Amino acid sequence: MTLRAVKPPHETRTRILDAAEDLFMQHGFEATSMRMLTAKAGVNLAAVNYHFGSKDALIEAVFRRRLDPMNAERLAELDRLETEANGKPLPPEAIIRAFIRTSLKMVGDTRSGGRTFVRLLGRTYTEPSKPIRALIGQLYCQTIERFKAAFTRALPQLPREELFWRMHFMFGTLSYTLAATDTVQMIAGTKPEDRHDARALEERLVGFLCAGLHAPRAENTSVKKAA
Amino acid sequence: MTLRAVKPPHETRTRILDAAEDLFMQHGFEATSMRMLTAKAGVNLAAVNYHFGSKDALIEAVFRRRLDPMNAERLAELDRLETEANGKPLPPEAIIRAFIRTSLKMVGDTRSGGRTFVRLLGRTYTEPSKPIRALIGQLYCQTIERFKAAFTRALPQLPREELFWRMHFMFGTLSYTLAATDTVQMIAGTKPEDRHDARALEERLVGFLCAGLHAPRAENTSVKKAA
DNA sequence: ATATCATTCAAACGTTCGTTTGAATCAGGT
DNA sequence: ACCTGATTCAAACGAACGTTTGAATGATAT
Repeated sequence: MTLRAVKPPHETRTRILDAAEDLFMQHGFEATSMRMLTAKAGVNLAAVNYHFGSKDALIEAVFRRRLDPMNAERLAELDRLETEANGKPLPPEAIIRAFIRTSLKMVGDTRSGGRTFVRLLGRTYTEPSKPIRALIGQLYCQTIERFKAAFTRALPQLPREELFWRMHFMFGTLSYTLAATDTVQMIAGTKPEDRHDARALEERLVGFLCAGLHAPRAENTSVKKAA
Repeated sequence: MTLRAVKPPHETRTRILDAAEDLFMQHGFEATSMRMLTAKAGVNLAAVNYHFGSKDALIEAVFRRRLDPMNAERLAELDRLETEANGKPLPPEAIIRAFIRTSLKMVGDTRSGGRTFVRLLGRTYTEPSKPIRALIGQLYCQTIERFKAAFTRALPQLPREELFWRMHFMFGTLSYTLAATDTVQMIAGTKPEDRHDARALEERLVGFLCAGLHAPRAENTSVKKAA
């Protein structure tokens, strides 16, 4: 009777999460209704409330599914680098790469939806909804603290306040780049296939971020001649 | 009978625009209902449709009210610099300042809502809704083209593709900084009063952006020792 | 004073939202 | 074969949404 073949144990949950990820990215949380969501997933309208409890709980599940492994990967990479360095501070570039590589790897993942997710994630950093911002903050704060510590050790001569601002700027650049919409593409004039090339994007980003992080201090921000 | 004193000609329109600006910033477009909006503005529920036609038209009016003068100011400043320079290309730092100063001036404007608006604007760059992105793109595209041209003239030796990416990164940093939420503040650990100081923020931003724009090219992005 | 026009108002419109319900269907253990 | 617990289903729930309506009110000009 049913259209589906043999049904794996968590088929329905997964189909809902995949559909939600895509629709949230395309239209946002509020503009995505349960009806279009369940229609796209090919499940009954009541399935979301049965499996997740509510729409809000579904939103949280969408982020946890990807973000928990992403954060674990970042922290593992940082651990690896630090044990390798044997107590010495890491080069700032290595810290930057440890953070952004996880995101950029997913930019290239068009098959299993990773690319969709990082675009959603990039947008959510500036999401107005209080509970959603709180969720993101909570999911990230441990990771941020670890990277803050690593940068502080790597750049002891940079005043903490200046460092925090520059970390803030770096997150902004990354988040905006991940969120990048078609509009932005048009403005920037980049070719579409370019954005799929995670390796090239990493080099562009690392170059920009490293230079920004190492910018000369304050008052006399003189204009250097371009390379 | 009415609570208000003598009523200036466009009082109601202005009250609606002010309330909309604030609520759109706090909760987003979809999550802001006509009922809470008109309640905050102290006007009748039907007033929005009477004065603006629809909720979507109101959104457009909110952006036009601030963005048109902002763009005009930016272009005027660029014109001024270019006539002053007498045909010579401008220093990139001056171009950057011409663009961001208009935004940052409004960050300090807590009284007449400019600060509220730039936060709203920062968020809207990554807004999922297609019509809203189209509106922003349309309102901005002339300005962007002029600044693209200025940067291209200022940095002729930088490949256009690389320049566009770096402009993209710079917009990201600015937009994220403007949108900055309490969550971000918490993460960055900056003191609240700091964000009101437009002058200090401009120096921080310009330092970061200039360095990023002048980053050494590609393949060998070696780690320089911090200043 | 009266006619005119713009604006405000309370009430209602039809639609869509997230969620709930209770019966139908399915798989696995005994 | 039958019971059991998990899952799916069609249908309905009340609430909130953006918008419309037509009468009441305000100010202005004749």
